[in-house]
Amino acid sequence: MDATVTLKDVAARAGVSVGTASRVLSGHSATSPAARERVRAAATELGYRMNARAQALRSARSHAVGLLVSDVRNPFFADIAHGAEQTALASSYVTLLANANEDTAQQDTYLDVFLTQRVDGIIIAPQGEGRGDLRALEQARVPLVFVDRTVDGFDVPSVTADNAQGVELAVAHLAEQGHTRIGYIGGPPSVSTGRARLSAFLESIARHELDDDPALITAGDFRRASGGTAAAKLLANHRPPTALLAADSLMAVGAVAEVRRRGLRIGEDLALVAFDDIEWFGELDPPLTVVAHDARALGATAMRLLLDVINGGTAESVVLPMRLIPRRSSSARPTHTAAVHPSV
Amino acid sequence: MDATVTLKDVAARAGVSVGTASRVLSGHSATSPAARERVRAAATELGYRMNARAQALRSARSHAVGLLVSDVRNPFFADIAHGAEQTALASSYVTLLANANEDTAQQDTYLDVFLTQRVDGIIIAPQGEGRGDLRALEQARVPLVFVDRTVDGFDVPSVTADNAQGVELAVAHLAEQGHTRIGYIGGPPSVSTGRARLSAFLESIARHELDDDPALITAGDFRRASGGTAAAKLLANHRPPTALLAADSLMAVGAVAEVRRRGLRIGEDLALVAFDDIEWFGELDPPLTVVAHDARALGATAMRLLLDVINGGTAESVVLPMRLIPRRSSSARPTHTAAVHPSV
DNA sequence: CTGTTAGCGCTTTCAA
DNA sequence: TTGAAAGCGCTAACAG
Repeated sequence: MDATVTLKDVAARAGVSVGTASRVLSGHSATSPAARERVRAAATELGYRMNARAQALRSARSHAVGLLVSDVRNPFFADIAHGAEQTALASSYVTLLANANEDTAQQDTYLDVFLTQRVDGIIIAPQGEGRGDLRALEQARVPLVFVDRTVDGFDVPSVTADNAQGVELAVAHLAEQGHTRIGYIGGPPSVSTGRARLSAFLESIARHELDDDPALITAGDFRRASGGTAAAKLLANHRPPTALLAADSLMAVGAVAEVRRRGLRIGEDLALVAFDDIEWFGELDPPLTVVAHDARALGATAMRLLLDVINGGTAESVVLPMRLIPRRSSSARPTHTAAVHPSV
Repeated sequence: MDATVTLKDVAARAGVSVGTASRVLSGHSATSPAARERVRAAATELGYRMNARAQALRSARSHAVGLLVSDVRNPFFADIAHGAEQTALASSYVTLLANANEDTAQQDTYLDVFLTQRVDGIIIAPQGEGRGDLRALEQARVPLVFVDRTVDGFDVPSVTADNAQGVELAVAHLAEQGHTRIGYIGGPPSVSTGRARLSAFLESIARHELDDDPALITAGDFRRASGGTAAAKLLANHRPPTALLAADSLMAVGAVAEVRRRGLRIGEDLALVAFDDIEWFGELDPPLTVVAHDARALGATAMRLLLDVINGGTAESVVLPMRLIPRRSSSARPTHTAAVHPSV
């Protein structure tokens, strides 16, 4: 019952050597049924619990993986974490969850922690240019997988969403309803998803022959406040957009608040589509149309890749599809809008 | 640059013994300036990174703590986790974050993992009756702190919110506006906060001499769907409540959806107050009045207590105050309501 | 102030 | 199939 029961105690109680006890408990080598039974019994009676640290030290396998997300409080990353964690647990791996807080310095701090803790592998939603400790990881040859985001110049397996497809779905949806001036609220260029979605947007706009007025393009930082600022800027235009596309859920929330503050009704005066589906987006009034990826699947898949790499396999990058979930926020028609704020 | 640089390598390069190298790098004992400089130099040149597992094995101190929350995807717990994690990091402790998923079996699984990993201490938002591995923890004498919730019969320091005060604030607020029939959407009796809030509600109702009709009391499970079910039940009453009090944010969201589904307008036909402030509650339409606790402070305080206990101190339980944040959802007056659905 | 020497709890040869 | 023994990388006496 005491927590400090050691393998030696178990061996003594079972009347075998520590070697045998180890072999029985790890089940790797052959052991006699008699020994097996007595060791097992002794272990239970004593309430033996293996010391994972000693085992890791000796066997150079910690059975722990690090997961570094950009922001735990962002529901999208919480879902990724959940998916990854459950997958790891199923293979009896422990997940060390860390939060970079959208801050490159903290990202480096935690990568350092991971390395010091000698985790068996790392999953990261990276940010920045990939200087600093990200390079150290590569040199340390720790199994690494990128999730949601990537960093140029790193040959690392990744699990990402099909951003181009997602943007195209959104733009096509809006174009179908007659919108030609779509205001874009993008992410920071320092993050791969920010870049990918922007260039996809430009392509989609061209493909559908919509207005490519540069004044319709803004960029935020994937936080709520920046969505408000961007929306304000877009709506202040002398020819404001009739629809908004936000590259991230939190910025979409900020934009919704700003639009409302200006007395405009989303879904009626202005159409809005957001990236990332969040459980409660359907509860907003009006419910938000989104381009959704399955965050949990992103996390689970990333963990699966990582475990593959850890076990000596090779992992191929995976791109998961996105899908459009049309809800009321995008039901506004451009004509409608024009009538409401003719030239604001 | 290689990840497998060992202390021995550093010592060799610096021309000192491993003992001295260890002393310099851990900074615990006195060392000569000369040795210090050369060891430090050697460590940097070699890219030495301490092996935390070996250190933990030898010194019986892992510098890792376990944090077990009931549901990572609940923003409330995400905030707690964030607060705890940042506090731990400041004292250079690593946080192992685990997710019980509101499931007692998974709670036990992770407690087991924590014990096996030999963490220095554990923070948990517990559930259930405290059988199973929770008892094992006590016997293992691992420093333990409860956060948000407690379990009867455990003499463990805790950081909780002042539930009684919170409920009283909410009830007083609604009573002030003339409401006498408040429908209560409570949590599960298996969780301490569920029990505490319910009994506080009954007391507040009595204190303000409001209607104590038992049909006004319902219970959910702290998940969204149950809030909808509970609201449906309350509104189906032949004398429906004119105000709703939800003991948890997710259930509140469910209730909002259900109320809206029935064609009633929150803030006009029906007042609503919810527990737990969530960043986006202000963005719902109408914005939700809440009884808020500072989740981040809960987490940070819990971690502070835990670190105290780990360092041999004694920790006193802390009860943090709640505060009412009045917003539009609670502006409905009872007369108003009666007019809208006279006897539904 | 520093080198030497035992281990921490476990796995893994190597013989028997 | 098993015991004995040698470490994994580090810290903590103990002498000097």
